[in-house]
Amino acid sequence: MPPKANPQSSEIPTPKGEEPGSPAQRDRRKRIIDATLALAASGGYNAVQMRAVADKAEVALGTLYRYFPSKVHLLVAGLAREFQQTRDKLERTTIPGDTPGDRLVFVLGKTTRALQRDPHLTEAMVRAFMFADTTAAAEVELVGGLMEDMFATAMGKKEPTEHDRAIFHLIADVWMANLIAWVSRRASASDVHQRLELSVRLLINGTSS
Amino acid sequence: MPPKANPQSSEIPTPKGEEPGSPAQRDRRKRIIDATLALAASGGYNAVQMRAVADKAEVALGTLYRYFPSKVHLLVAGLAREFQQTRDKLERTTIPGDTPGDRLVFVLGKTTRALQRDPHLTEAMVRAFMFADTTAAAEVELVGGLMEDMFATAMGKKEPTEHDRAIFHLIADVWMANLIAWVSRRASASDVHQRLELSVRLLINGTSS
DNA sequence: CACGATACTAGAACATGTTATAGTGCATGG
DNA sequence: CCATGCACTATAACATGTTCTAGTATCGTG
Repeated sequence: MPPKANPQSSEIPTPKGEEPGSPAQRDRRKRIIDATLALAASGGYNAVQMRAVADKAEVALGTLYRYFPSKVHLLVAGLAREFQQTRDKLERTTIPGDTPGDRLVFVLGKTTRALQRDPHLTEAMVRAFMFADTTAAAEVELVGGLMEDMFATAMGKKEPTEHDRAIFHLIADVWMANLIAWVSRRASASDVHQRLELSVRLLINGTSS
Repeated sequence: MPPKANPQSSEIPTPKGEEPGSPAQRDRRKRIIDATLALAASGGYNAVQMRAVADKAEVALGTLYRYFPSKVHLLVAGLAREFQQTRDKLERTTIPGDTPGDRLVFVLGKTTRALQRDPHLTEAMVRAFMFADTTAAAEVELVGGLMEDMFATAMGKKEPTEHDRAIFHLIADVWMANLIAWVSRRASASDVHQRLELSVRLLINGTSS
């Protein structure tokens, strides 16, 4: 009796709800992302070299590629893990601010400052995110979903409308574009903050005053 | 008698107003960008291989690197040339639309459709633009300036205020982010169009209806 | 337990961006 | 005219992402 439909063999898809694989595999995956983020934090995108990641994670190069088919996948998965943490923390916090817009600005500001505290790490993750090609589209969308979650949480919208989500998307675009500008030294931290605030004012509050 | 200040030797900076170098050099530079864009159009980012560019432009690899210090510089310079053309054409055209916002939407839509007619070329240029690191910041800013010019022209603002420019910047961010999403098949052409329209409505017109 | 499949390892091999080397031609100032 | 310096050429070398190969280990299943 062949199993009805279980085409998961030899594939390691992105974990959606449940963690896939044996405990040893989950551990390897964790070690790999740990190694990736450690290298990224120390020297940015260029320091994340596949051989170095494999060494530090104590897996063979081939194994690394079995888990993550490219450097970009790896770094975007790292960004996803970071954002998951951020989102989960957010969901357990009370966010200050009088209006939903204020709360969103608060969350954006706080998260941005946290990212800016680790410039190399941020550079590595954000550049990979932006550079991602079609083969990493799923991972990038995952991150997009996390940003949406964060914004929805910030604004206290448990079930955002289609219009809400469209706005979140725009804000995410502006956010990432400004982070890229910041990591390539085309924008200062205060530029980034001001632009985020302006976007939220115009996109959420609908006032330009 | 040393020349007062002419540190241009052995440097080939981005041409600002006037074209630098001998005619032969200007010709080489043109051939290089032509070759780059041709390869990009045929196979996208991956097809723009430095040896292939050098061959097609009939220069030695070392010469290619003397003109453009990296693949990203090369492709961003290509994008700059394309946008220069677009901007110049715009400045000679009458743009339809009842309001500045309408005209901006028109220009964004038209330019986006033009880019989408050459998916590989767009993929190559936009991914390089997003991936650019600090060493290519100047080239990226050049492109940013061209986008500002285009938007200002579209809206008939010959001398935009600081606030105008801030808004242009946000729209450019949204535009580029959506192009990236489009080239990596995370957004359809109509997604892109709708988001651009929404951004302009909210950022320029200040109405969400 | 024994077997077969799948996963892992070590290492080589390959692809392509980038840098370095040696030689050639050409233009420019003396 | 000549010497000097610079740009260009051809080519090799190097760095790192990615793929491939052969052997070994591990895991689930009859």
